[in-house]
Amino acid sequence: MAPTAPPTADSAHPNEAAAPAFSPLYQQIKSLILQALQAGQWKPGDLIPSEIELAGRFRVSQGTVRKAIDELAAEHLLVRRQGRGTFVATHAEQQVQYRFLRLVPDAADAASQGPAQRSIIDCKRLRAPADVARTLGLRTGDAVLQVRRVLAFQGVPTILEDLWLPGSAFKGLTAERLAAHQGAMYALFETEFGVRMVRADERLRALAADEAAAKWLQVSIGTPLLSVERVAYTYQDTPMELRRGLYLTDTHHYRNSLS
Amino acid sequence: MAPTAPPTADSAHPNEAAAPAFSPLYQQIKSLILQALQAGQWKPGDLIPSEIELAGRFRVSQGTVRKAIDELAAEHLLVRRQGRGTFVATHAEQQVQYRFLRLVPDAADAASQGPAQRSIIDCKRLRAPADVARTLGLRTGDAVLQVRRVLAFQGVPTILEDLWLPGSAFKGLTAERLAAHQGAMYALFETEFGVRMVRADERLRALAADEAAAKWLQVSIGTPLLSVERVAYTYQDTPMELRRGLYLTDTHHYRNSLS
DNA sequence: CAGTGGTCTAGACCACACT
DNA sequence: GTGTGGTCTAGACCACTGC
Repeated sequence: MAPTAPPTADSAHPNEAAAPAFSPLYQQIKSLILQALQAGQWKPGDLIPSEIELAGRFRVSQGTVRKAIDELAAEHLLVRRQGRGTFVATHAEQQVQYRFLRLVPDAADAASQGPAQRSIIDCKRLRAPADVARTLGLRTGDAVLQVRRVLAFQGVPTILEDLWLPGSAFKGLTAERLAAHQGAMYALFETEFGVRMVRADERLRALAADEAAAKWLQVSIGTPLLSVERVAYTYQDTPMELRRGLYLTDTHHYRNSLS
Repeated sequence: MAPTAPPTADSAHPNEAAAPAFSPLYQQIKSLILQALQAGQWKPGDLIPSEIELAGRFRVSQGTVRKAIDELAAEHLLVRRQGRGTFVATHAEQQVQYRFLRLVPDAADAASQGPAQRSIIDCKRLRAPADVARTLGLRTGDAVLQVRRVLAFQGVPTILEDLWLPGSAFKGLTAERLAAHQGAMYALFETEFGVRMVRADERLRALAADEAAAKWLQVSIGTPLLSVERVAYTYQDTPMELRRGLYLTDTHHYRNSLS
C-alpha cells in the first residue's frame, strides 16, 4: 500500500508497468487483483485466472501470486476451491442468507428455525439528513434511498431496521423489487446493482423502545432493545449502506467471537 | 488436527516420532508448538527458538515452520518481530489493558480518557451453580471463585460485572491481590497463575436494570443495559472464565467489526 | 486424463535489530 | 557483523475436480 521505494526496485524483479506502488511484490499483485475486482473486470461468482496464468501475466512466481490470493481469500474477497480454481466471493447463489446478521436464537439446536419473514414497511427517496450524509460520504441533501422493514422469526417480529443507501448507486430500486426478491438484500445489491458489501462496522447499545419501535415489534414502550448501527463498505472502504436496527433479545442474542 | 493418514506418511517426509497426528506437515509442527505452549515450556513473553532452529529440530524446511508460525501468529498466540525473533504473546507488559473489552466512548477522539477506576465489590469462594459449572466444564458443586466489580470511566460507573473462575486453577486469589494489581485482570492471571486467555465468545442482549444493577451503576431501575455474557478460553479451547457484564451505554458503545 | 489449488523443499537475497 | 524474520524464486509432488 505505502508507495515506499526501497533500492530493491526493478533490478531484481520486473515490476509491472501499471503497478503504482512499490514494497512487497505480493502486495502489488494484491493491489492489481483488487483493482480488477473494483473495476468489475471479474464479477462475483466468476472464476478468475489460475495462479500459474496470473504468475505469467504479472511476471512473478506462482508463490508470490499465491501469497496475494491467500490474503484476499482471508478477507473473503476470493474463495479458493481445490481442483476447481479461485472464484470471486459472492452473496448470490449459496444460501448464506445473512452476511452480517449476528442475531441467533437462544436455543442453539434450532438451526433450522426457518427463514425470516421479511416485510417492507416503507421505501422512499429523500434528501440525505446531515448525519446520514456524513457516514455515507455524501453531501447533505444528496438523494438517498430509505428503507424500513421488519424481520420476524416464526411469526414473532424481532428486528425493526431502517437503512439508507446512496441514491446514485441504487437507481430503480423500489419496494416491489425488494419484496419480490426472495434472497437476502445483499445478494440483490450484488446481482442488480453490482454493489458488493465487503466489510462492516457496528456500534451496539441498549435503549428503550419508543412508540414506533413498540408498535412494529409489538412490545410495550420502554422495553429494552438492542440497537445496532451498521455501516457497510464496498471495495476500497467506500461506505455504501447505513443501517439502524432494533433487535428484540427475548429469545435471541447477538453472538460475537473475540480473538 | 485430524489423524487422517494418507499414503503420504513418512516415505517422503521424516515425521517426527512424537507427532501424534498426520496430515499437512506444517499442521503437525503447529501442534507441536501448541503443545509446548500449553505445557508451559515457553511462557508468555518468552523468545522461542528461531525458525531455522525449529526447522532443524523438527527435520523440516524453514518454510514449513514458517507456515506453522504464521497461523499461530494470526491467532495471536505468537508475535513475530523482524530482526528480533518470535515471542509468545502476552497480556503482561504492553499496555493493551483490556484484551476483550469492546466498549468505547462515543467521542472517538477521547482516546486517552484515562484508565478505568476499578473497584472490587466482592470476591468469594463458593460451590458452582449448575449453569456456571456447565459452561466452565466443572461439576456442579465444584469450588469456584466469584468476583464482582464495577468499572468507572471518569468517575461514572459504567460496567458492573460478575465473573467466575475455576477454584482449582486460581488458588490463593483474593480481593487484596486483585485490588493491588494495577494492570488488567488477564495480565494477573498470566503472571500469577500461568493462565493465558486466548479466545472468547460473547452473547449480547438488552435488558432492564434490576435493583442491584441500578444501585451499583447509579441509574434507575428499568434503565436499558447491555448485557454481555462472555466465556473466555485458554489453550486447547478450555473454558476458564465466565463473565456476566452489564454495560451502561449512554456515553459508550460496543464496537464490532464484521468481515 | 489434464488442470487446479495445496504442500514442501532449498536456496537466494533483503530489512531490521542488537552488539 | 551476525542473526532474525520477510520476500521471492523454481521446481517437485500430492489431492481434488471434471472431462
